[in-house]
Amino acid sequence: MATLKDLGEYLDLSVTQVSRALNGHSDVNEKTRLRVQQAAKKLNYSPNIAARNLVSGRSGVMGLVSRVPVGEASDNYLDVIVGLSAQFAKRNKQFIIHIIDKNEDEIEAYRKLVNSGAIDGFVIVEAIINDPRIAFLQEKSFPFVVHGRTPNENNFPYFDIDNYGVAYSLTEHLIKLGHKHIALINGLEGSCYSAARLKGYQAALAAGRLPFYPHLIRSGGMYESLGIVSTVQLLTHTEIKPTAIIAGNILIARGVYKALDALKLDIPQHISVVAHDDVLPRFRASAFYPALTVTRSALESSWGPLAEYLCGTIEGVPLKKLQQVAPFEFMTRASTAAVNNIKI
Amino acid sequence: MATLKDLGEYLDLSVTQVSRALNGHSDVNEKTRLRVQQAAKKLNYSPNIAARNLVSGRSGVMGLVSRVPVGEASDNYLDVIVGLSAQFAKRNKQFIIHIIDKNEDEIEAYRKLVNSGAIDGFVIVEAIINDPRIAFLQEKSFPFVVHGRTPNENNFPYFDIDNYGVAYSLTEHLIKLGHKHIALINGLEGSCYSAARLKGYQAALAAGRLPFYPHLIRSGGMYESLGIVSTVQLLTHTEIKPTAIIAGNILIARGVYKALDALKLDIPQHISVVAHDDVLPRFRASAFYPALTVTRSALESSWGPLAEYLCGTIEGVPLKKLQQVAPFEFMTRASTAAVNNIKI
DNA sequence: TACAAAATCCAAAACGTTTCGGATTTTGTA
DNA sequence: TACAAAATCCGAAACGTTTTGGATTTTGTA
Repeated sequence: MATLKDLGEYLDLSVTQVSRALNGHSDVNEKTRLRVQQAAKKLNYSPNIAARNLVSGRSGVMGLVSRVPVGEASDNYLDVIVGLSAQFAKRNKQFIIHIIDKNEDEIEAYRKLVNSGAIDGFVIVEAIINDPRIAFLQEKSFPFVVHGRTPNENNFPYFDIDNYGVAYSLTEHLIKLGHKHIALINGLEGSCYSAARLKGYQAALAAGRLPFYPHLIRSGGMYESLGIVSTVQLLTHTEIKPTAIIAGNILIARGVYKALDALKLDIPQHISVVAHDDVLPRFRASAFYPALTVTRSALESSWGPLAEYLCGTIEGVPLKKLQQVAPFEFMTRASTAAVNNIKI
Repeated sequence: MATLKDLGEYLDLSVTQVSRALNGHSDVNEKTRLRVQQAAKKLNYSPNIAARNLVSGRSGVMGLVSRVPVGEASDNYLDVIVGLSAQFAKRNKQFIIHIIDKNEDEIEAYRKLVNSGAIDGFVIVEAIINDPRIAFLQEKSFPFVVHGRTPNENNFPYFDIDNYGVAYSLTEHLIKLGHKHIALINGLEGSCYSAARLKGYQAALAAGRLPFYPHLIRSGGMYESLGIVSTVQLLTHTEIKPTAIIAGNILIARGVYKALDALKLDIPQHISVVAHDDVLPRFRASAFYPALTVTRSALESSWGPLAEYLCGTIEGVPLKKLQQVAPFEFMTRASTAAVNNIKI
């Protein structure tokens, strides 16, 4: 493996100049730079990462800490890993996942990794309210980026979608169709995005001068099973039955469809259904009949910004450039209709 | 972050001795070693990995190269990643996955990674006959370990299960029950394990003095869909209909069960079914009715040896200690019966 | 006690890169 | 041409570790 020294000897240049030429510094003659670049290619030079890391004091490794994903939770976990991995690779960073045991303390795992110096920064997914991971890393002033954001001040890099807007739009859409009992099958209680969606939902209700029924809110892991269970529960409630259901994602929506089918209720004649579509490759909204009305925002498009922002943080890019709330589209399709008064 | 130099000054020792004390060299007084270790803990010392890598000439990173997993293929891919990641973490190695694009050349990706010096060794999964990855890495004499092994000479580290034996046992079991038309729904053609299983199947047929019907062999990605399609095809063949089916794994078996149900054929009254069970956490053999007769060998138990063997290769452990063919269990359950003569 | 052997220690070099501070050369201007 | 400014270059230090080759101290034996 050729080194800078080899190149220097070959070109009769100092190691310094070779290094600076390759790294695009300004104080090197363009002709020289060209010669160096050609020589580098010819001698198949590739910088020694360990040496570079040693002087930079960084490791070039980005990490994601998570527990072993089990059951339904693992369904889209792979997409996260693959997506982030590809994006970091593009930026010449390594990306590792650190799996922690069931009964291992999460913060302790972060502490170890931070102390080891093996990792330059973390990606935090599934942020929760008052997230201890964020608190810990902020206290250590260690670089990280968050997928999502908190209801509090967010003085850290993040990429998020407009969850408030998503819920507001879906609710508003249903209200305009005359629905007064609108159920929300939300994500895990305590998660930031669920909180944001609940707020959006409540705001739309308030704007439509509709009362808020806590009973119409369901929460849990965003999987098919939650959709099934919640739908059945909502529709067996004796007093307030929803005439419309907002599903937190496509998996939940699938559960809702299955349950409604089992309950012999038609969409949208008996019940309207809407959802948010993360455009998960393996769970397509197009598979729904009747076609599902959704807000749409591809989860896949978050990996690029997340990687970018984390690298940016480490390189000292100002915070304002490392925060983004991505928009969403509204796709009106066939799963919603004006409310009717069929007793169900 | 404390360095060796800090420790040396604190203890009034040379950097050399501190290093040797911590690394367990013999020429350091036990009392000194103790002092050093205590000081290291007290000053929260943790070795700088970049510096260590620089002098060792290694990166401490193990890699897995793969294409973006799509569709059914992604189902157990996560288990591979998580399993290997955890095992390497246990050995203080980093583990990264390198995702390559649809139209990117695989060997070229390996070449780049090898040249970059960013990676110490590779894990190769899904080995195929005359695998170009193995050929490339062997030619470069670059460390790697293979999940599986080839039909040729295997002068490299590997961990495999006894695929020949699996197929032989399953086939023999069915032959003993009087079956003469035994179908094999195998993995991808060209893959090493499929080839081994085919050989085991044929050997058992030969031992039972039964003819080999190529029509009874099906191949493909080992997913439910293959099981469904193959079963229907096998049973709509006009001449030779199998009275028993060997499914390559649990997913295929699930497809077989579904297809047989759809075809209104009973297990084992009309058809016997056996399978190999990799003990995938999300696809349990216990979910089958009637209970499925299987050979069993947990895929999960391969990640440890694979990580161990790859680390061993790099450290120069002799090859004999880096090769293993794991055994399997035979579990006779309710999905097999003596052949009968019901015309189907 | 004397001397060899064993035990314990250390200074310096090496890994390959980046960067600091300054040196040298070229260019521009009067 | 003379001199300042700009452009281009370089030596040396630094990052933190391991290892080499030898120095020093302690122990064992006669």
